[in-house]
Amino acid sequence: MEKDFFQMVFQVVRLIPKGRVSSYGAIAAYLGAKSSSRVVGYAMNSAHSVKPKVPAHRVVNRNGLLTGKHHFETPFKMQELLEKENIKVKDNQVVDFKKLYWDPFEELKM
DNA sequence: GTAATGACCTTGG
DNA sequence: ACCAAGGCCATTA
Repeated sequence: MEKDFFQMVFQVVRLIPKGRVSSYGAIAAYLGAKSSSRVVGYAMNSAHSVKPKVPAHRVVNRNGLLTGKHHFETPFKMQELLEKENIKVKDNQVVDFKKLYWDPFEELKM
């Protein structure tokens, strides 16, 4: 049961460049449902069920904290993946998050 | 169909 | 500045 909302979220997340991270609120806001930030995270929950693996590890919360690492196959996988992307992770937190922050409005604009 | 939960964010005290 | 509670939207039970 694929929902357009999910697909849209996956689309945006897949558009995230390598070595960059984004936040749920940003994606939700880009989709026009800033209040549905929770639904965005929910979509990530189904991300592992999607055909193209969605880089959910590039999606973190507003604080740059890897809140959803627990939902990964392995909590360390997410951190490892982030480090693989040249992203420094410190204590489940993205270093220079604001610098690595990828804003859909900036890149995707409208 | 109703109730409860959730990888969050915003606002109030 | 810090701590606490509410709200929103969709999914699942």
